[in-house]
Amino acid sequence: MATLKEIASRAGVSVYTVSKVLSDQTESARISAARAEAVRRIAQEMNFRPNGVARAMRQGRTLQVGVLVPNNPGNRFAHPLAYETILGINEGLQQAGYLVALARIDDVRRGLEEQSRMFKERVLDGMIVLDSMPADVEQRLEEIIPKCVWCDSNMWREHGCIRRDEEQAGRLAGEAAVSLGYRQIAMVTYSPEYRSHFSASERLAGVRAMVEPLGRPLEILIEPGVADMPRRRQLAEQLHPELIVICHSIYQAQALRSMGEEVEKIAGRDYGLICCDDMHQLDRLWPGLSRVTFDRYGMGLEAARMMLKMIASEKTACVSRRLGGELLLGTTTRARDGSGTGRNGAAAAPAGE
Amino acid sequence: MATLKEIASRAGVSVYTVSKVLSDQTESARISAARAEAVRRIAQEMNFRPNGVARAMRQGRTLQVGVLVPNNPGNRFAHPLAYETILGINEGLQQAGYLVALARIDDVRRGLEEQSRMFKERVLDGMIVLDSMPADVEQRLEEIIPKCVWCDSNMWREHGCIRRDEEQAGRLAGEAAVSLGYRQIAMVTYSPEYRSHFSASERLAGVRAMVEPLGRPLEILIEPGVADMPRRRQLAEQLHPELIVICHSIYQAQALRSMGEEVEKIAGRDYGLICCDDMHQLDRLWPGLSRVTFDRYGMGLEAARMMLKMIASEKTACVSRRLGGELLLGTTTRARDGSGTGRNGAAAAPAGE
DNA sequence: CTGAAAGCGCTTACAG
DNA sequence: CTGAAAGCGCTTACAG
Repeated sequence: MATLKEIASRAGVSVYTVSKVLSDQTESARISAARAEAVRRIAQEMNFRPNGVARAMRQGRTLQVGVLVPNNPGNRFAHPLAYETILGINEGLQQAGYLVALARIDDVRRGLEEQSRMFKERVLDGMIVLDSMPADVEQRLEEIIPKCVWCDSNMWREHGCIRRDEEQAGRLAGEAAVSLGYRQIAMVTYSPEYRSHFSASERLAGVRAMVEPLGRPLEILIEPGVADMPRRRQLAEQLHPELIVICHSIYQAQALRSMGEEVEKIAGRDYGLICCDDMHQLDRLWPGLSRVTFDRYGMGLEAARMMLKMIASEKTACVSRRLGGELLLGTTTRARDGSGTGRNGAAAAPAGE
Repeated sequence: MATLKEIASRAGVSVYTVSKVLSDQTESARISAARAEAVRRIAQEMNFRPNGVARAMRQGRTLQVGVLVPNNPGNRFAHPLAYETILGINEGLQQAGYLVALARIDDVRRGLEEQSRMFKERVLDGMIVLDSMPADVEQRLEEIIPKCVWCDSNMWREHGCIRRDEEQAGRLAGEAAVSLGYRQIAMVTYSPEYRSHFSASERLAGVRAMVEPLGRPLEILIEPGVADMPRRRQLAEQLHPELIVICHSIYQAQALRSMGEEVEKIAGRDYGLICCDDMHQLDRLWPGLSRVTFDRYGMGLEAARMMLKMIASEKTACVSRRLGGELLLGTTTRARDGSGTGRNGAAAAPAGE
């Protein structure tokens, strides 16, 4: 636990000199090369590592940014998609010298302050909020934390927000369903009371916009609960080759695939399946899934950049952004007779940025 | 940005009094209730939140713990299993008032210090290392960080380590494969040069221990690369109803499932599939997968507790732990004729702690 | 019961 | 070229 003071006394110089040398300001402080070298050697010998806390205190900034993820009480569910974003955020911040501190909070059962020291004390330069929080929590956050970036959140305004273009995702999936020539189109999503995240309504709206103007009805299917065997089976029995199911999320796509398998139905052969969302490594785990791609890691990286600009007070650089994806047709969809569309014929251009 | 000093001057008391009141030490400091109340009111009005950095500096502890996860250079892969553990760690530490700071490091291309401020400065009370690091990195970490807990890591010694009993996982899967009566048993794992994580050799050893003493050969299959279509197809073609494939990880189980589907084979009906590993929410996404369960969130929670004890210097309480799982038979395996085992007949007792 | 003051380990304006 | 000293915002031993 060496300190500048100890190094200074060993080297026979002042604390000032040590500080300047170790922070590479020898020229501006015009410290002789010989002295600088001696100081560096001693610091090295003493295995010196600066006390980040003292530095933060002096400089009035912590070089720490929080990442807030939501949690349902007592739920151990680890949302793998959130993790992709977190890693992107981490990459962008870590290389800029920032530490990323994680916090996971319950809905509103308890005050923020009781849940994490992040809210009780001042320890952050800013916070990236992932996913949506109840409106009153969002407001409280802005009072407590100096700079907030809203990532994949319901919060949307001119500055400081970044999200996927979810309506585009819905449109791309809906358009593909139509142009592949399926006679019947359904969508699996959450029941209305669980559609609080903006992606639920936007993806649905995007799908509707492509399907309904053509006079095709869109049937809405709700994912049955894990233990609701009768409804799971019933849903699986409905699947047939002229039906394409558009899944809101990859969770629902995976769940539907499993339900289908239980009655020996395979996506692509026995029904069409396309997903509005994407997950990294799907190219390894389920390469055949037709889907609208999205790079969540990249979104995290962008959120980190936005945070850094916000900390640097470059407000104009923090204009909110909406990120696009593109259609990827795999083996879970097939062109139907008379669709006039080849296997990958419905591929659309990536959305603009 | 109120400070104790400002509150003190407004309240007409000393900084000492404010500090004692706001840290709930009014009795020991014998501060009158009226004064205490006045101070609290003013602090509230000024929206006071203590400066965590100043507090940390004064107390000589940061109340921050790092979590280190490995990364392959340039790889965006978000390891969902690691995230489960991270959330468990976070739960245990957050409620004890600690902040969890994430760091992700490359192999050894660059020094630790260049990769995260966590290593360059002193900002942590301890670190939980997730997964395995190269041996020289592990050694360096112990020099740099005051207290380390090794979670799911190759590092194994009497104190400060926590991991799954991977050999037990292999044994449970192997035992099930045998007792279900499959005539042929294979295992999908990584090629030998990628078996550096201890789970690779331990799961394999566990499977072998149950299969080979019975005179049953264990065929080793290597997961083909994502783009290696011929080998993927070849592997899929080999699948048949008398063969059970034991998958090392859920990634390989998912990949195999997809390969099988491409040739219209369904696990359970057209081949047996059992996995040595588990993932949260598989009950929703793939409830039918036969597997050896494991609660990674719980492992993270335990790692957090171990860290807290280590910080409190309760060394005896930090004895290393090996956590068990149990067999769960779903629909991807079926009892073969003459196995003498019912559908769920091979269920084993949970392993000890 | 309460307060003035030291000190945690840095950085930097100021003075030689 | 270099150093003594102030100060960031807390906590707490010491003195009334």
